[in-house]
Amino acid sequence: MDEALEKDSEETNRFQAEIRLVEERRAKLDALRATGNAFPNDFPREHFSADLHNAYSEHPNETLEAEPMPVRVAGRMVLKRVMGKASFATLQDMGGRIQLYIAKDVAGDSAYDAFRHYDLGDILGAEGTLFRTRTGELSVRVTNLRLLTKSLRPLPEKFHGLTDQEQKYRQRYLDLITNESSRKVFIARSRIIQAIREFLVGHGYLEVETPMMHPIPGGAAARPFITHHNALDMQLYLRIAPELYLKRLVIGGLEKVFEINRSFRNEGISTRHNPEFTMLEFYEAYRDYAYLMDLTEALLREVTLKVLGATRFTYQERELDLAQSFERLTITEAIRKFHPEYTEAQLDDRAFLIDKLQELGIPYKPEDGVGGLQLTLFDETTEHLLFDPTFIVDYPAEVSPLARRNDRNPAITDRFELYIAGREIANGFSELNDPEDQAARFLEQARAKEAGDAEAMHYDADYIRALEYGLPPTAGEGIGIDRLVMLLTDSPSIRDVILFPQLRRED
RNA sequence: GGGUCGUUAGCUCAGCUGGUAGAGCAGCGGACUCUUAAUCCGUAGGUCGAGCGUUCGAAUCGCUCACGACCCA
Repeated sequence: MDEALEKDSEETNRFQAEIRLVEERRAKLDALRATGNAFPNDFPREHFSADLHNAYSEHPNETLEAEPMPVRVAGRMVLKRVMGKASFATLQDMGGRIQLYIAKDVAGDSAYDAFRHYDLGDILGAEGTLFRTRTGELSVRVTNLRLLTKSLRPLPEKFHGLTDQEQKYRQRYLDLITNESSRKVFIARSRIIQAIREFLVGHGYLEVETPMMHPIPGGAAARPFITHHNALDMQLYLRIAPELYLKRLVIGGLEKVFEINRSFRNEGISTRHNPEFTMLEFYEAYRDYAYLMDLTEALLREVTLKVLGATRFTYQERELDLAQSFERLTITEAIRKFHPEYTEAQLDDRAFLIDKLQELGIPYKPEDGVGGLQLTLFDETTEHLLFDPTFIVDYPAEVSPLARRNDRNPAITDRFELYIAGREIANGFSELNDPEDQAARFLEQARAKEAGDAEAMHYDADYIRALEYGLPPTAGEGIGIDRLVMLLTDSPSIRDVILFPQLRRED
């Protein structure tokens, strides 16, 4: 037996176990096919459950019965309580759930008998009038009930829902059907992105789309995915950042632009990293990094307020409040805040830093200067402790090849990173617009790449040519949307905020 | 890449120091005209992630592998 055949037969075996349950439902579908169109599409839904609950929350049953309100609802049947001559079912639609009351003497004998054989998971359309049950639950007294889509596979357990993490990720639709908390996370994600758009558009920014397939990967230090275009017979890279294209647009006179979309990095997968992730980048001419820090605080406050209704929230049982202004510390100030045993002089001493890193067993690049070593020490000892929002400023030029040098100290750049809950959320800087300095820094990167640094940047001659036309003084920033969503939805893993996270293939 | 934990019915989970596999939900049959995870009676459902080993005997012990979760790099 060849390998493919063997795999197919294993596949078949795997499904055979389920066939017993599926075949009962398939028989019902066959019966439907025999009597007419089993997959009708002629039931326009007129009411969402959430709208009905909102509109009639104050109406007692007497009012509802006095002036019958006809409704048409549709959704997936997630609960079913059958009795002899009157039953209840719960339909779930995008906004929530609504109860149906199906009484034999109202719906009719044949509709009632058909309903008895509907399965959990079936998609139903119901017509009827609103009323309130004895326990006060708003319900639809069904006059007409139709099966719109037969569900052939049994749903996860109705009470516990789907809990197996792997299955939640691989079959996200089941997670969304059965777990309201999961549904809420992705609704919040959509609202967060919407609120960011509204903020930036409100501030006069133009939303743009730049290529995701790059002939030269640039704008970040990361390993790219490589692909190939057949007609052009050309190697292309999935973008690791949109930065260099967005700055080309500022050169072109689009002075305030932003893009929210995917970037791709061919690196490890963890609770904080997915190979494809969503980033916001925005650029504004005639502004600097200090302006960006203020803007970032305003943006995060407004988005959080819009989505959560407050600036205060908890992340993994610790309270955060974005209303207060964010602390701003240099790298060494931040290290000393959490490790007061180090003196300022020690942290400026290359030999001391190397000793410390070795003592702590932290890998470092021996060719790094003081700035690079400080940053390595910071990453390993301090970053994860920055729970309250904190801007870290004064990044060394050697690790910031696209950022403008500081006027007083050319070894550092006008750059910041924002940390919240121990994670990097944003990275922004005054842009390097000196084409000769940029060319020199690309050369340095290219040399590092040659020396074996897989994350070092390429020399991008096309970008240098663009810079030579003149990039106005500009400030630019990237915000990791997935990490922001994690923060605002109290999610511990990036996989909980990405609908279909990357997983190993299923064999 | 390293460590820890997990994988048992469609789903949620029991199964102790090795002795022929169990519950609830879902399903199927029956009763029931205001239920809320409806209830009650009956019934069917398994290559215990895969492979190798130890043993008279393995879901259980050992090794390898696959997949996942968490922590670390």
